[in-house]
This record gives sequence, structure tokens and C-alpha cells, in this order.
Amino acid sequence: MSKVRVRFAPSPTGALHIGGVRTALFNYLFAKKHGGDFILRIEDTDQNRYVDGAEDYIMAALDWCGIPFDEGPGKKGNHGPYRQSERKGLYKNYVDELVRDGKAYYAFDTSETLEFHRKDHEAKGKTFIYNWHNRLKLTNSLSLSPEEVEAKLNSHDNYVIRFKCPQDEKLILNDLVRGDIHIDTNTLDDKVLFKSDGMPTYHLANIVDDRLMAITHVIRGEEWLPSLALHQLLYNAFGWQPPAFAHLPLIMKPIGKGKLSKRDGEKGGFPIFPLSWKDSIGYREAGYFPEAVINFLGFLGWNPGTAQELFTKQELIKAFSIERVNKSGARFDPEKTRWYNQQWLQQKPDVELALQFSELLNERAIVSKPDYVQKVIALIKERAVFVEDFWDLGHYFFKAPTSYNEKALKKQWKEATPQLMREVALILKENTDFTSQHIAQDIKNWISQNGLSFGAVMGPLRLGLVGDLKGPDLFDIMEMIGKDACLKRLINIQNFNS
RNA sequence: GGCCCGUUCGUCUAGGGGUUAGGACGCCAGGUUUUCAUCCUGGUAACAGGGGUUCGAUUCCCCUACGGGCUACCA
Repeated sequence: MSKVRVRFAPSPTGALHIGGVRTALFNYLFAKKHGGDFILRIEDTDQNRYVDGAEDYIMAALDWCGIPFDEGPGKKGNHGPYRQSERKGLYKNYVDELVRDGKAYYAFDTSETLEFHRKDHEAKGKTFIYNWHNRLKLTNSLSLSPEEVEAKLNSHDNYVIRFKCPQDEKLILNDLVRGDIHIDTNTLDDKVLFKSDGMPTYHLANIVDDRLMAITHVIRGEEWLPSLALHQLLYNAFGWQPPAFAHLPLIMKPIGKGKLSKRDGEKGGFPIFPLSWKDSIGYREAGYFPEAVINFLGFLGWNPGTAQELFTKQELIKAFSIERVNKSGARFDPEKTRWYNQQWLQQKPDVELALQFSELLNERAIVSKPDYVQKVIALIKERAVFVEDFWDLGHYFFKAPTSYNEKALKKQWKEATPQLMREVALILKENTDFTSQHIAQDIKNWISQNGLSFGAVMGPLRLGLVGDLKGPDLFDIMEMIGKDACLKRLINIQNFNS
């Protein structure tokens, strides 16, 4: 068997959204699983929809996600160029071949005429389809005499080239995900293959390029399923062996109807793009790890059939199989993406997290020793979902509280509290070995010797040091911030309450 | 409207002719803890409906309903 070669073929019409990344990922996983190549091809045959920066965005996004391509724009390969606009000259010969063989024809109908037919049919409750049943009534090289056609071509009239869809054929198409699909060619239309601007349509370019680039498996979104028959027919017309096809289930809106779109992110307050694009925040900027993004994307429409949910990229490659891809669309769940990130954060080494957190600290003009930051992270990481959370969770390790949780204060700060805190301060002052263990011992002894309750001491104490009734072991916190800071903070809260 | 695809807890899903229909997210409760969270334990909750086939159907077939996609000189 020949080497597996798959491609991801986006149009540079804007930012790649999460569904596109999922398609790229599945292609990549499939290729790597079989020791094959993953090719990036830019399908920019529609110059009207071209968006500046979109191609760079696509490449940057794939790079951040850890989905590198083996061949593509800017990379060496034996099948380039990898932008369809740069392959423009190629397509005409192929479509001419089809015309010569009587498998395609020139059509001169103006868009206005076609639009009229469509509207007219719609008004009558019918659908206008340009195919076998009416093509002889329309203006094309099948209905016109050769002389008329010649004249039109010579006078540079606008024309398109349409595929002459065969009549009365029952096709059985195979899809790796869905199995056999039955199609009656009489329901198909004579799709435009070549546009009047000299560019091929998606259908032609796609087939020609997949052939020329020796693509063995076409893995794409389900929105392409209706085009499968046409593509199969085109391979037949050229006399080419078609690749295998797999259509991935669509990703649906978290709430409401339809497939996931850019707007859902804005509405639901979650990222829809891997990287920020214009006003839309990306997964990267929202604090997600690429590992987590890849992981949850991998589980959208696929699962390994085991209980394991956390997968590295290498594990995904190993476990991936196209047969286990689901048939039905998957509703996108932003909540679960958070869970994946939380899980990934727990697995990250503290050193690495410390490095990232230090940058955030720098932004707040806080300079701290790397090993101190690392110790802080060790204490608070288990309650974080994002690196950003470390600040909310552990700001008191770096700065004295400037405010106190009002509700908690009301509840905790009783009449006897000031005196208790003064005594605690005294105990701390006398401590000569300021470690969590010894502080705990001192305070616990004092509490039990005086018949006090833990709550009456620990609550106010935590409020004074942290500002809230949250956080890790208080004695650990005390050791970390040190004796001086502890005493200062106790004076602060005393003053605040008097 | 036409063509095509699909349908298991709220969501992502496993399973598959005879199961207490399993897991995860979420939610709820309990436990642990000086607090919060983590964590642990438990709970909640599903085979769209109707016909077949069969000793038996959630699983196979058909119909209906519902959901989705496509229906451009866009990809």
C-alpha cells in the first residue's frame, strides 16, 4: 500500500475556528498513526472572499496547537505549490480534457438569467436545478450549434464550464465513517467546474489537487457529504482512482440550533478561535494550554472506547482510528473544555507553571524569586483551572491584603478577638523556628491549654493574613510569608477593626 | 420544498439480540479539612415514537417524528 497522505485544505476567508482545527487534528492524527504525511493546502480560488492575514493566522494556529504540516506553503515538498492561486494554470487543461471528451460543456447563461429561473421556480414551490432535464433549454454548448458556440467563445462572452452529470446512474459511495451511501445521479446538478474569471471552483481544484498531490484519504467536515457524489463522478470522468473519504460529524452550538459559529462564542462567553482574531479572544489568550485544546478537540466526535480521557498528542496518535469516529454531530460544551484545562494544569510541573506565573507577576510589578513562586504554586495549584487563577488564589503570598471579606469579618471578628490576636502575635514573635510545623505546634498548644476553640482563633487569623476565609493550610502560608509579614498583617487588621 | 446524513442520561459518550444499560462533564448530598478548593464516597438522570423479525429487541428491518447538512460562477 502506498504511503498515507492527507491534507487539510482551508480557505483563507478569516480565522480558523475550532471546528476547522478539529478537522486538521483528525487529519494529522490519522496521518501520523499510519506513518503518513499531513499536507496543508490553501484553497484561495475565490478572490472575493480572500482575507488578509488569514493564511498567516491558519499557520500560526496550527503551530500553537501542535499540529505541524509536512508539506505546505513555505515548506519544501514535491507536490507544490500549495496555494491554489499559484496553481491557477494547472486546472484549465484538465477541464478542457473533460470538455473534449464530452463530459463537460460551456454554459453562457448569465447569473441574472439563472437567478430569474431560481426565483421563478421558488415561487411555484419548485427548485431550479441545472441538469439533464433542462440543460438543452438553456444557453450552452449542448443546446447551441457549434458555430454559435465558436462565435460566443471568440467574442469573449463570459462563460463557465459545467460538469455534464450522467443520467440514470445509481451510485453507491463509501464513507469510512458512515458506510455506503446511495445516490441517484438524476437528483444531482451540473455543477460549475470553471468560473468565468478563469479560476476553477472548489470542486475541480479539489479533485485535481488531491490527485496531483497523491492524497490517499480525504477527511473533511460533514458539510461536504452532499458533494461526495460529484467528486466521485469527477474521478470517474478523469479515469482516476479516487481516494478514500471520511466525513466528520459537525460540531454544534452549546445551546440552540445549528452548527457552531463564531457568534456562539461571543454569546456564550467562550473562545471559538485558537488564537485571538480581531475582537474575538482565542484559546491561547484565554489561558488554555494547547495540550488541553487538542485533548478536548480529539474527543469531539471521537473516543478511544476506553475510560481514559486525558491524552497527550502522542497518545492520541496511537489510539486514533477513523472507525471510532461518531456519525452524529457533537454539541460543544465549554464547561468541559475548562475541565480539560484544569486536568492539564494539574499535570504540569510546578517549574513550568512558575515560569508562566512569574510573567503575570511582572505585569503587576511584583518581583519574586523563582523557587518562592514555585512553592506558592505547589500550595495553590490544585484549585486552579488557568495560570491566571494563581493570582486570585495566591495574591496574599506577595502582598498584604488591602481589604477583608466583609461578611466573613462580621461573623468572625468578635469581642474577644482583638485580645486573642494580640496573644497570637506574641506567640509568633517568640517563635525562633518559623516553620509551618512549629508554628502549628505553638498555636495548637496555646489553644488547647487555654480551652479555646479552633474556629475562634483560626478564622480571624486567616482573615488577617489572607483577607478571606480561603486558601491552603494557614501555617504553610505563615511560613511562606514569614514572621515579619505575619505580625504586620495582624496589626493591620487590628487597626482596621478599631 | 428536494436530496443526503443522523437520533443512548441536560451535555460528551461506551455498549450491543437476554446487561442492575457503563464512564465523563454538570448538578445534588455526605466524608476529609482550621477555611475555600482539591480529593474520596454516594446520588440524580437516557436507549425519540409506532410497526415488524425473534422465544426475547435499546441493539436488526420499515415507517413516522425530530435534529443536522447541502441545495452559488463560496469553500
